[in-house]
Amino acid sequence: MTIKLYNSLTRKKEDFEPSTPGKVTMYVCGPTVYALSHIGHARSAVSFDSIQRFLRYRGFEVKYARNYTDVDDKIINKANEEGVPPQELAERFIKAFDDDMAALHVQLPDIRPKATESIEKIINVTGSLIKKGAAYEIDGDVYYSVRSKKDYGKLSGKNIDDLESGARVDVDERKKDPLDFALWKASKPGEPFWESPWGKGRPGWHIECTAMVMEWLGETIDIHGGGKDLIFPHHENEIAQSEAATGKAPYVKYWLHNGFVNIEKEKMSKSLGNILNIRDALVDHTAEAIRLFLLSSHYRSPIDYTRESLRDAESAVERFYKTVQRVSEEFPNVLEAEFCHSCIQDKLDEAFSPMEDDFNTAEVVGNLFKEMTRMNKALDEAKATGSRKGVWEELSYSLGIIKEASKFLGIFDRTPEEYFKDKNSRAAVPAEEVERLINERNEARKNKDFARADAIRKELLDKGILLEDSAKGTTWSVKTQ
RNA sequence: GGCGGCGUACCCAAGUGGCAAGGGAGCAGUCUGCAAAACUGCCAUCCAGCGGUUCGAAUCCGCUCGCCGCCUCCA
Repeated sequence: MTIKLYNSLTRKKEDFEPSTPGKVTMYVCGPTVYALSHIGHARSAVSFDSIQRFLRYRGFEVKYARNYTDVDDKIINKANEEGVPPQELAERFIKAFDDDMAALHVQLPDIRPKATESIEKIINVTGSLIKKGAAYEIDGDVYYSVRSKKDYGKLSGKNIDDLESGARVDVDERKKDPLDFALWKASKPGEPFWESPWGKGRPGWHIECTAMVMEWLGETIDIHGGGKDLIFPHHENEIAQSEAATGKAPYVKYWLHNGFVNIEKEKMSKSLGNILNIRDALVDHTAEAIRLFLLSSHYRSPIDYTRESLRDAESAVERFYKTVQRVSEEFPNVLEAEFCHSCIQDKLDEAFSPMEDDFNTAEVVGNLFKEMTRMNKALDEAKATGSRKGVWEELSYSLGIIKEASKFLGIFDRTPEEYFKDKNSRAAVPAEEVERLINERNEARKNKDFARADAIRKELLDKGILLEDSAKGTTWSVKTQ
């Protein structure tokens, strides 16, 4: 089956045919490292993580790069505020970003270039653009001339004249055209700088991605991803300067852009003060619930982060682990056995086919939940009839499908013990205290003092802890809220 | 103003020409000291509205209404 994907450049769904059959070069815009990463960064990272995982799952040899923008005005400003060197600040937030990504089970890209490590390439590309007449130098700044490229605007569907009538661009009299953008900026005193043919300076924003792509992946690549907001001006400019520099088009064969995460129907923004950092989200929710929430809608759609949506996701994750728990109690050897891959090839193809249609993770998730219902039904049936005939295979097949899907979705890949330990670590009451109260309550139950027993249960429930009695004893868990 | 997108049950969300996936909530049943949890079952003759194309449309086309994003170095 051919993979189809929506290409922002053509605004159409296209068959995916990498320029070298079987091999994929893929670049995704990473964070500017001057603050903690938020849930929007998580969405981009998780979306492209599942995409690159799926391409590998389908047998492509993938070379995947995601950069860190570690030199930028915002970094410099923040560093000055804190009185630390910009590079030190950047390194700190690179570490924080890596930690957040690891927590979300985002695989490490093959290559993680930093802008500051490609300065030489940036200078070379900038120089060649000047030589070709596509860029010009003024007082140590170098600008790209948008009028020099006749198809400027092809990604965002804009044309230069329309943009200028919008007139929201900085008016810099020195520039030939208000839309011309900086490739190289002369450094001001106290700013980090590198020596260049145009004096001491530092790179502009857009040029770094071009340089890193060329340095690590090649002059043209198969897939380039990022948030929707990057379409203009960032990716538009990247195309212009890259194609002008190499004379090769298209610079990127397939452009993929993920949608935004809103918070309670509002755009996340500094001014609204509703930025949700990844690590704050992880205080209340398991990484798996966050990941499921992100993968439960299509990567290009906007999604709304609310308390309810995360609670729903957490309940759904729990449904999976409860089902596995049930299987392990009633048919323990199913979990240990290796499932028969070839027996379920058809089922796998069917369950995963939505991924081939522009990476529709949401539909695959739906298919996995069908498997869970199937397993529970089989278990019920076995219990009711006393016959275990065929049940083992049924369970093994369903679990096999989920296990395979977890390879590219990055969810449902733990044991129930690991999941519940993770979830219960959020308890508001120390575990020893809970255990003590459970014992006290069981004493009361033994003495038929149900009033006392119920009072203890109520007390814990008010603190978000749920007690469940079963034949094997009383267990507790953090209530999903 | 220019460009792009969206509108599917109580909520979230797939489906883009052939009888409307899935999750959450709700209700019922099983279970239980009572519960809770879990599981099972039920839950849109209908896809913002109006026209059109078609044997057949939530899916294609046109118009209307409503919402959102980008055009500010915000993923």
